[in-house]
Amino acid sequence: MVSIKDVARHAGVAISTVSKVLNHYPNVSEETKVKVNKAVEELNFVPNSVAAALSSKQAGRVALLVNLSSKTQAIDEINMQYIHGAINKAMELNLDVITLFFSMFKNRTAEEITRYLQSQSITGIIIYGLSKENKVLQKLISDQRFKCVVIDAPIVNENTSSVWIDHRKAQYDVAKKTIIENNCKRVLYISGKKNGYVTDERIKGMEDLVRDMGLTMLIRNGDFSELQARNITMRYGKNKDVVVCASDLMAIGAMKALIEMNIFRPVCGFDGIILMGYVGKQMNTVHQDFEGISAKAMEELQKLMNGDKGKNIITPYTLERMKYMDIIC
Amino acid sequence: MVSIKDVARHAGVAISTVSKVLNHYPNVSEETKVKVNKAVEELNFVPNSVAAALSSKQAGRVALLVNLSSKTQAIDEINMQYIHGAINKAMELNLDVITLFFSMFKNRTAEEITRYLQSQSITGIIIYGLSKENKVLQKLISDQRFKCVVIDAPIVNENTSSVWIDHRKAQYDVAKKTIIENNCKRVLYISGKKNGYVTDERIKGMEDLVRDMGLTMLIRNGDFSELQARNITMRYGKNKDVVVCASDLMAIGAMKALIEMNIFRPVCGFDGIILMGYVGKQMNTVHQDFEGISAKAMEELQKLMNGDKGKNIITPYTLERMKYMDIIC
DNA sequence: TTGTAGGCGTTATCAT
DNA sequence: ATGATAACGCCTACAA
Repeated sequence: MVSIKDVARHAGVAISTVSKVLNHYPNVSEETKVKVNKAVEELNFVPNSVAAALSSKQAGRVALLVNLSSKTQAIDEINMQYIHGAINKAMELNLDVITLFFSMFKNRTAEEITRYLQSQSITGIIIYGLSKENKVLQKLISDQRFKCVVIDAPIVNENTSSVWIDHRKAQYDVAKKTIIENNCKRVLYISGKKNGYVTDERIKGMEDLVRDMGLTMLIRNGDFSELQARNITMRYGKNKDVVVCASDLMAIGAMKALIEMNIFRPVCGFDGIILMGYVGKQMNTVHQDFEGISAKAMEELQKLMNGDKGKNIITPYTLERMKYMDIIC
Repeated sequence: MVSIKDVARHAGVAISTVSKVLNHYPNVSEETKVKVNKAVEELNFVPNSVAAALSSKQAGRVALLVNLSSKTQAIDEINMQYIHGAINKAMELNLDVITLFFSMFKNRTAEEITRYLQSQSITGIIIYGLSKENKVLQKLISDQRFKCVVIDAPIVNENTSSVWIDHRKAQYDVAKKTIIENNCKRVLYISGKKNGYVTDERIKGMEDLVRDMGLTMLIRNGDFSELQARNITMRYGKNKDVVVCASDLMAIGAMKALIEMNIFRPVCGFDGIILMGYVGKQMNTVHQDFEGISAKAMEELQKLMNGDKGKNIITPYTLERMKYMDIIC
């Protein structure tokens, strides 16, 4: 394997000079820059990132913490896009990434996780799917031993940024659109996981809408479960004009129930997953660019690792109408 | 961060002694083992894997090469399970893992990829979704610079193992079951991607079956595309008794077509993805344990990295009948 | 059985 | 502007 030493020799300069050129340090003459770069080219030198990580504490490797809930493989689509977006961006930014799952840290304390991450020379982490109940990861964040970006949770401190869409407004918008299109008054709202950060925001959005439009609303907790949404719809759907769901999966459950009950009610979902296409009906939903969000998070993490302060970042969303033929390709 | 040096000091021994204990070297007295382990406990020492990787070439980091085809997000489920299975097992085996996507290496030569992997101190790779056309990765494998495990491709050499189910037999079995249950004679077989390793095996399985049962068969290339399967079914389905598909996704396309044509034909798929449940019909399919396969691959990779020779590994499969209520949970 | 010392490929701090 | 040289944390002959 060709190392920086070989490059130095080949270019006729010192190792440290090569390093300076590679890392764009100031105080290097144009002439030696050219020499070094030429040597790099000729030898096909690629710096060893492991050595770099060991040597400099600030090089910084990144860990992705993904919450894979085994029950709903359907949303693997979302996690996959998160991972893909993050890793691609990381490669672009020259950051090393390892992917980890929540399940690996079951029954571990924040300290144990911290030590593990440190043993991997991790300095920055991105957390996907954090729930309010996960005290361990919350502690990890508040300890601030790592630079941290959290997706879909309102946690910001000196070393922590949050990235998410405006769920309150998005829920408001998609429900409003559906309700106006179908001229509804009585809303059945099937919310997400209890005490979820996102769940609460979306409920607020619905409350805003109910107030603004003078609607009535029944809220039931669907726990992001298709089955629960189905049962709730079976039970309450008949006397409502519209079923608004906090996720596409639940929207599918609701729609299946309505079909079985043989009544029509407009349904809207949230997330814009491809799976929606397979239910065979049209539905309004909020489309999130998961890859883009994740890439954005990686950019933000790099900024944090370069000394920026944590901040709250809101990304855009769009309303979509998905149907079978949009998907098939 | 507590290092091996601290442990050595705390235990009153030399650094190298600690290292020997940690790596289970022979010729260490029981007494010092206890001393060292006690120190490790008390200091909560976790060895730094980055330093270990840099120091010893044989520690070995692993790269996962995942083929994410943007068209069929539906099968993210499969890739996610692959990744999850591999990373979990790697953690268990104390191997470091990085995840990479085919797309990152577009327009790169095998040499460039090799250099990149070496720059990451990668010594072993697992490849998911390799196609016959991917000459670059094939060269990477045949160069044998890395220990390598390939999923679903028949490539074995000194440093390369392959892991897959017996696709030929699986295709035979699932089709036979469906055909017997429905007493069919004329088969429409919608195959997968042309020149795919797996595709060819499955076609052989169908040919075996046709011979054994005295059937007639029309084979059409569906390219793993739901839309193509749909079109093929529209065109040829009417005059056949059964539609056998080389993937669940295509089975869904075929079934949607049949529903639209308002005729009934039994359909069977392949893979056992959860998505099957959403189509609202029952279907026979081959269930693969993707997590298990991937974990197996990681184990095999470790063996290769420890000096074993490459070999061909066949993993089990099961036949399943999936329907809506099986999935919803 | 235990300890010493050199090396893995970089980065960073000094001199020069 | 450039070059020695000491870390970084660990592994591993080799010496004791």
